[in-house]
Order: sequence, then C-alpha cells, then structure tokens
Amino acid sequence: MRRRPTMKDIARRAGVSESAVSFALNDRPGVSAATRARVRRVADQLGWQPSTAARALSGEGAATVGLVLARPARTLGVESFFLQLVSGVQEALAARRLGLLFQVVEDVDAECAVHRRWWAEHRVDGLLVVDPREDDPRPALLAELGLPAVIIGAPGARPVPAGTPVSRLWADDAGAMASVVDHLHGLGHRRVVHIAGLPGLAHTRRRIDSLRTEAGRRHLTDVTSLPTDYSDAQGAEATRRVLASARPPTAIVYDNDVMAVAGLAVAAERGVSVPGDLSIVAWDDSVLCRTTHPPLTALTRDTAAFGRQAATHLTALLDGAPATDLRAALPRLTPRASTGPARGATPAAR
Amino acid sequence: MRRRPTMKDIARRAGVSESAVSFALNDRPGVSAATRARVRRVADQLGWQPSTAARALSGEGAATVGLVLARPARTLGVESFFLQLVSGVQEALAARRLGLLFQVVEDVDAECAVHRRWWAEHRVDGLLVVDPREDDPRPALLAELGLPAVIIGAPGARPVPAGTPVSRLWADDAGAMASVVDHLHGLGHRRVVHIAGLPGLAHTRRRIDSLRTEAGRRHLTDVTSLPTDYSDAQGAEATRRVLASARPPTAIVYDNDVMAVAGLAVAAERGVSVPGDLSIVAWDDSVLCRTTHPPLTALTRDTAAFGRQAATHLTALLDGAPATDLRAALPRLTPRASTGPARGATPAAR
DNA sequence: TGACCGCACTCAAGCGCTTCAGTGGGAGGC
DNA sequence: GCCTCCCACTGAAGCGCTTGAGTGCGGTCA
Repeated sequence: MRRRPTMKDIARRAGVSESAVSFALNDRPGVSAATRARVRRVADQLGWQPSTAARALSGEGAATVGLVLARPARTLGVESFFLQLVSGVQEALAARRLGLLFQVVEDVDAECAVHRRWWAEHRVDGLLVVDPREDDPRPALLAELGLPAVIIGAPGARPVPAGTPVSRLWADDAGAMASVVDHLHGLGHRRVVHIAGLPGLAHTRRRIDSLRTEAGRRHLTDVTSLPTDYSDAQGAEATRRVLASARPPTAIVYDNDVMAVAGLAVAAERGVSVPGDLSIVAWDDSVLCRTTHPPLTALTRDTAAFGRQAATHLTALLDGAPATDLRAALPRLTPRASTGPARGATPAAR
Repeated sequence: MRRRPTMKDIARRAGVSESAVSFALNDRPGVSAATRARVRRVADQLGWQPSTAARALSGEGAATVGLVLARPARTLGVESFFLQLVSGVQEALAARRLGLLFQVVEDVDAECAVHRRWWAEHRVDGLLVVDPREDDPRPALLAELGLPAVIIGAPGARPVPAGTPVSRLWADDAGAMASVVDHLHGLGHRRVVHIAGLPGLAHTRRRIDSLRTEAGRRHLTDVTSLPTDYSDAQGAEATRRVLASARPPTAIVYDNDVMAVAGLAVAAERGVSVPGDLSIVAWDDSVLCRTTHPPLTALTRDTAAFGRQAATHLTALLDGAPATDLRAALPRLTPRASTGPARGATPAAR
C-alpha cells in the first residue's frame, strides 16, 4: 500500500514552490524552461498523477463523462449495439484521459434522477444521452443543469432549448429506410411489415414515418409497422402473428438483429422458406446476421465510429465549442441471402 | 445553469455551523434530534447532494469502483456476458450509491496502466477484475496499490498475496464441464472436440483440464481442445477444420454462444445434420442459443446474479470485511435440440 | 455553593490542487 | 547610477467536506 505522491512532494524534491509545480505541469507561462523540465522529470520519477478529486474541487471539472442506459434488464445484453458504441466512445475519451461513468437503470425517470445526482455530486462534466424519446424530459433537464451533452440518435420531437451546450448526433433513419424500401421494391415486394422497436423512442417513430413515406412514393399501400420491446420474444411473437394473417407479407424489416434472427427461426419452424416465401432485413448488422442460415441482409453501420464521433464532439463541447447538430454516416445496406425476389413477382426495373 | 448548493448554504439557512451540518447529515452524535431534523429538511429542500470530489479529498474515498475490460475491440460487443454482468453489478452498486467507472482497453498491460492511473488519480475505491489469466500481473499490482478488489472467475494460477483486500469469486468450471461430459457421454458420444476461448485465460485452462479429467474418468480418450479468440470467425474456422478431419467428432463443445452459433452455421453449410451427425453444446446461454435452428443445448448461468454477487462482496471489502474466496452457483445444463444420440451408438445407461 | 461533567455546538485545520496578488532581482533605458 | 519593467517564482486563499480540539452552558453531586 503506497502513499500517493502529491504536488507537495514534487515541490520539495525539485526545490520550488507548489505553484511553480502547478504552472510547470499545466504548461502555463511563469516558469523557465529549465525548471519546467526538472519538475516534469521529478513528477515522472515519482509516478505522480493529478488527483481528480482535488482538480474537481478547484473548479477544473471531474474529468469524467456519464452514460446512462435506460432499458429494462431483460432487453439488455443481447444487442451488439451498446458495447460497440461504448467501445468507440472509450477510444475518444481515453485520448483525453476522461473517464466514463456508466449506469444501467430501468426507465427514463430513473435516468433523470441519476443525471441530477451526478450533477449535484460534481461527478461528471458532460453526458452522453442515448435513446431519445418522443416525449423526452432530458433536454429540459440538461438545460436546467447546464451540463454539456451529446444526444445520440436525435433529433427527437423535443428540441433542445437554445443556448445550452447540448449537441445532437443525428442518424439518418429516413435515408436508411429509403435504401431498404428501394431494395425490397426492386425485388418485387409489395406487402411489407416492419417489426419496430420500443414505441416511445424517437427513432422508432422516424422509421415508422419514413417507411410510410417511402412506401407511398412507390405506391405500396400495404405496409404496417408493429412496435415491440426489441426482445427476441416479442420479435418472434409479432412474426408469428403476421405470418398467420390472411395476407401475410412477402418481406419483413426488423428494427434490430436479435428480432430478425428470432423471426428467421419462426419462419423455419413454420416451414416458410427464406428468401423463397419471405424476405428478411435486419436493422443493424452483427455477427448474428452473418452466422444464421441463410445469412441476413442487414443495414450496416459502424457503431463504434458512431460512438467515437459522439464522444469527440462532447470533448469539443467541454472545450467550449458551440453546440450543433451533426449527422452520422448513412448506414449502407448489405444484401445477403435472406432477401430475394418476391414470389410470383416480376422484378421491377432497377 | 444552477449553482450547486453546498453545506455552507445549508448551515446558513439552518442557522448552525458547517460542522453541525456535517454531523447531522452523516448520522454522527453531537447534534440534537431537533437540529438534525431541521438540517435534513433544509438539505432536502435545497436538493443538496454531497460533492464526491470534496468527500474524496477529505479522505472518504471516491464512491466509485472501476471495471476494465481488456479485450480487443473485435471480440467485443457480441457476447451477452459482459452487459449482463455489468447490469448485475450496477444493481448492487446503486444500492450503495457507488458509481461504476468503466473502460475498455486492448490488453492486460493497458489494463494495469489504467488501474495504476485510477489509483494515483484517486478515482476509485475498489476494482472488479475480470478474465483472470494464467500468468496474471494484476494480483501483484492490486497488492502493491492496496486497492480492494474482487477477481471474477478466479482462482487463476497466480494466488493473491496474503493480507491484501482482494477476494476471488470462483465459477466452478470443473463441475460444469462434468455435467457437459455426462450429458454427451450418456448420449453415446465418444469423440468430442472442445473449441475453447482465449488461451491465456485461467478459465480456458481450467475447462481444458477438466475436460481431460472428466473424459479420462469415463474412458474417453478421443478429446481435443482448440483455443480461439472467442470470435465467430475463429469458431467457424476451427469447426471447419475438425469437420474436415479424418475422424470428425460426434460432438463439439463451444466456449461461448457466438462460436457455437457460428459452428452451427458451418455444419449447415457443409450439410452436416445437427443433432443427427453432430451434437453441439454452448457454454453460456443467451437469446442466440434459443433462436437458432435447432436451438442449442447450453450451460445456463445467471450472469447478472454473478455480477451482483461480485459487487456485493466488493462493497463488503470496502467496509473492511476480510477477503475470502467465494463460489458462484454451479451453471446448469439446459438440454435443447442440438444434442442427440451419437450416430450408431447405443446410448449408455444413464 | 462550587467543582465537575457531558452535551450541543463552533472553530479551524487540512485533504491536493489552482490561481491571483505579490515579491525580488536582473536587464534595459535614459 | 537610478528608475522602471518584466520575468520567474512564492504565498496564501479557496474549492466543499471531515474531524479533532475547543467552548459555553445547564444540570448533578457533595
């Protein structure tokens, strides 16, 4: 059990005052090059690192950003999305020696409570916010607390009050949905079901709306969206229901990889051939989509890069950059064997 | 942007000194019941929360525990294991208002550097350590730093130096492996391949060893373990190799769910019927195992409970409890359709 | 009635760092 | 040769909290 070295130790060994040490180590003017070098050497030698607690207390911020995941435990731990996102976030934060404070809670209210607590406890300098909702209390809260933040997957319905350091990273769901509809329409599909995610989330609404828009543009009137909770159970359930209906769809679009795989299993169990009788598209690519049989056509996006972009922008906000809306790269459709020509259709000209 | 209320504010409003406030809010003797109540009321009213920075600085600890994941990014974000674990950890920590500082790095050396830095920066009071290795530098480091920790999945080869506040939470891989071998042997399998995880990890070694022991006990001499990096790619690769060998196994045990699914896909692609020609067992159950076709026989364990147990014990260590070795619940085998009688074998008496 | 005690509370120092107001001395200007 | 200015550095306060050493006061006991 070693004692942690402090600036006082460095000051003593280098024969200067504490303030000189502070100046030297923080690249501030006021010390000669020689002294600076000497202080640095001693600090290295002692293995000194600034105490974040002390830094935070003297107004420098906590060197930490927070991320809260508000999802019931049961829908957690399956999707590749979050760990990928976090791993990208880390990369950007580690470069700035920022820590990531992480918490999983049950719902948005609990998330707000955590944000409030972190703020009051002086724990974080900024926040990454995921899963924006249609009726989202968080932007207002962030504005009240004045905490810099990046909302990932925004814009939601609720705009961010002006003048607050809150940026939004926007995934182009409409564009992505257009590419999916293009693909399916080109293969001759006319009856499409969209098995969507949690109904309260902003991107669920956006996907549902753009499906309707894109379908209308191509004169497909027979499209439906069914919300779920993203779990394999509900994905399977919904699939079973639509396949048993009077006029089952010839293609299904799933809002995540897990449900798509579950849907594929349901098709297999009912003797529905994929892609012969039914085409399947998954939103978000992952190992899952590649290892099923047949492998699934999926919307591929670089989730880690997404996280990196969000975190990088957050560090810019912390440095005082103005808040903006930014746009993530458009996901691209990776066609695999789970989509094919609609039964009995002559493929439209591409 | 509100100013955070401090104890000074409370003191002023309640008409007492700051120390009285501190005593009142920390349930220490030295204030009358009336004053205590008044102070509490004012604190609530102001929405006061203690500044962790200030607390940490005055010797109270950072109210945070750390968790570092040392895995290359490519093997991340697929397994259900970690998010589940973390969600369990959170539950136990949230009850004590402890934060979780989380970081993903590339390898153990980087992990050690992070531990050192967190210690020097005063950021964490304790650590959760995962993926113990055969030749693990971390126990010695923890001892040097004197940081309380729980090593999850231990014991590794390297014991923890005595007198350090480091406990080990032990998963009974031998017992689990015994149940797997039992199951397969009972179905008449005599040639079994084990597609294992990262070779450096302690539990990989333990599983390999116990497979050998259990096989020996039942006079199966034809067992092999092949290490991989846990990725679907290597899982598929290894499967391809063993299926193409002169005497392919009749059963394969995979060290995680992802590789098992990948292996199943390889079997399908080569026209090997499961479970007709090949039985498959996955170590760690998840949605994946339930949604494949056929669903996979898997070793089910309550990963969230595992995390909860680890975190709960860590809080005990922080409270000064002595370090011990504890044992997690034995995983149980969930038989599904991916395992069946070995081709041409008369099942042994069960 | 005075010595003593314990209770309820205040004071001030200190945790490790930043920062602002000095301070001393050497260089430069006239 | 003296005044000024600037550079390199020091001193001390302060961030919000804990804590051990006081302080004053009402009550008990001889």
